[in-house]
Amino acid sequence: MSSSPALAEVARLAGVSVATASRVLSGRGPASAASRDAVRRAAADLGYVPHPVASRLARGVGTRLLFAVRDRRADVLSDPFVTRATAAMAAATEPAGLGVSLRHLPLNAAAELDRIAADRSIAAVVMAGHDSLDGIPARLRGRFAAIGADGLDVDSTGGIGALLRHLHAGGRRRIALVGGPSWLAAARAPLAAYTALMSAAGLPSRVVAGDFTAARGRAAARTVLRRWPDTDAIATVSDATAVGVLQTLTEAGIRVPHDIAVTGFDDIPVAAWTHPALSTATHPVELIAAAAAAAALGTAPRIRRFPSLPVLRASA
Amino acid sequence: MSSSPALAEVARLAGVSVATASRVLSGRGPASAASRDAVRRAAADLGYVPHPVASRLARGVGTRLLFAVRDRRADVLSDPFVTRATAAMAAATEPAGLGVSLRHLPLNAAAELDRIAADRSIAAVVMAGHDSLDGIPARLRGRFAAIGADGLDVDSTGGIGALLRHLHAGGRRRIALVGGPSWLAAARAPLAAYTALMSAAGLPSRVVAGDFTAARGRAAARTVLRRWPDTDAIATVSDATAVGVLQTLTEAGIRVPHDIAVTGFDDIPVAAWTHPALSTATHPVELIAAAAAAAALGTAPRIRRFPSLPVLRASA
DNA sequence: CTGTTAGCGCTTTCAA
DNA sequence: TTGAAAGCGCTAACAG
Repeated sequence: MSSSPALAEVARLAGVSVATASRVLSGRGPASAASRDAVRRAAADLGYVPHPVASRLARGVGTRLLFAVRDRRADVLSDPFVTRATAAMAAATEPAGLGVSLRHLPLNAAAELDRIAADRSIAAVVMAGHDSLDGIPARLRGRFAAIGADGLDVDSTGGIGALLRHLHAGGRRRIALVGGPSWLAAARAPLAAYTALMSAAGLPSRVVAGDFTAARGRAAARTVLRRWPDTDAIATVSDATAVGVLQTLTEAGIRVPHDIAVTGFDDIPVAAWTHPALSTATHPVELIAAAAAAAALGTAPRIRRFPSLPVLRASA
Repeated sequence: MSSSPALAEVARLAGVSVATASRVLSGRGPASAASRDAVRRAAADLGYVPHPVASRLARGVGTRLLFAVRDRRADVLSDPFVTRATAAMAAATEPAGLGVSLRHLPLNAAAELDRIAADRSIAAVVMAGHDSLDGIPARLRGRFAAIGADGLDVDSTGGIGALLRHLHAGGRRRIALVGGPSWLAAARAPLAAYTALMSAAGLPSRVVAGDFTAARGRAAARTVLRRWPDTDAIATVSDATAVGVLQTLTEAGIRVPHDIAVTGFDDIPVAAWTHPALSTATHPVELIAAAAAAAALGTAPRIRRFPSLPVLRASA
């Protein structure tokens, strides 16, 4: 009484076998219009709610989507991008009866990837911070997607390019870049865009490595000021990094954007609230996450590239 | 070959029945030291990885934890508190083979709660924004927890109290409060703390309703300035709201904290980056979320109260 | 303490 | 197009 009716009850009421009921309700396999109707009606009358767990066990496909974030630090799991993406996937996969699991992976995690591939409760894996897709276990083939690689990414070249051109148009000529971590292949694209644009404009390249954190941004800003004191703009590939840069500059009595312009990347909520408000590039993180989940689960085309559009506020 | 061995293989290699192997590996039920060893060894030799889905189907317990957020607006799912809590639960439940699903519930959602209770893939439900726990379907009994009610909450009375006392000690005497939404029972505690403290100090109460968003904070600040122009402090129950207040005050040329002090609540990352940096109360959101998940899943005591400690920065 | 026997609820050959 | 039957991998009485 208290638990909802099983497929068998629906089949009985509809006067068909469970096999037929299953075909109708799951939509795979043939079914006559007559039995289709009967089953649908019976299911509705009984208030039938399917049991995704039983279904997925029978099909051998796992009940959760794993979001595996590769990073040097374990606390990357509280990074705003990660939490937003996790929540977006948890909302996107909810209707399918799936859940999302979140896990940190160190830079070298071949063994853990093997364990993941062996875990039959995992339907698919979405990865972030991964680059060489060669190390992926064969058993994961066809059921993973990698954000920032694998054709599923933001047009960072375009976004950084637009920001740099904006700085140039504003008269900035000594533009430094705080890039991404060197171990991350996805960090190469913005860097390449920067060096290409700088050399095309006949300007010097001034690059410091970052890691998407505010702390690293503060350190990077100090490095820039020390090595190239005449810098008049600092571009970054992360809003958190840009916030760190802003803090260091402000503490040093440097006016932003008057003395040095600063740009971020991602447009996280905080970007609108810094002082001065951050000029950055906006990315549809929720859409990207949902697309990654769909791609990993095989319910959507794998290749998608998302726009990176500049949003100009006060800092540049 | 490619898929990992099942329990039957382990049992065979260990020379016991699957039942015994199950008892040993799942830890429920008796087992002699001898068979314990044999099974453990066999499992290790074979590289056995348990199949949580099969296990949970057999036990009839569902494979995902649903985080149901009640709010007037559907985009509450991208609220920083929600995304942080979701990610924390997704990380906390990962080792158990569970996933997290995220879902928005409108204020009046009795029917949806019934559907949720009927969904056998849902192991347990963690709710936020719910207050009257009376409307909870009986089938959910014993497998849900409510953040902000149900004894699982932050000591908001203590946190708000500490901030108000700090304002008072700093000489503020005309303190306004931007509270929580009136439909939320959990918003009553901070409000009660405020009115109690104000009347005890012989000060007037100045309350405006908020809703945890920055937009509402901006509007609330305008209301305060209009109704009580001599206000010298604005306390809030949300950092986002406080940011909105800060924006309005700054735009109006009012100096913070010189003319009006401002306090937030929650200590989200942005609190440290506003201008001036926000004095607020810090809450262990990740711990709270993990505790809620554990409570809902029945793996921990239900009643827990978390500290709300003031963190004083520049805004008050 | 252990093995046997039924399932959990759904899917999927295979014959008809 | 349909039904019977055999699982998916594990758990839980129930005897012994």
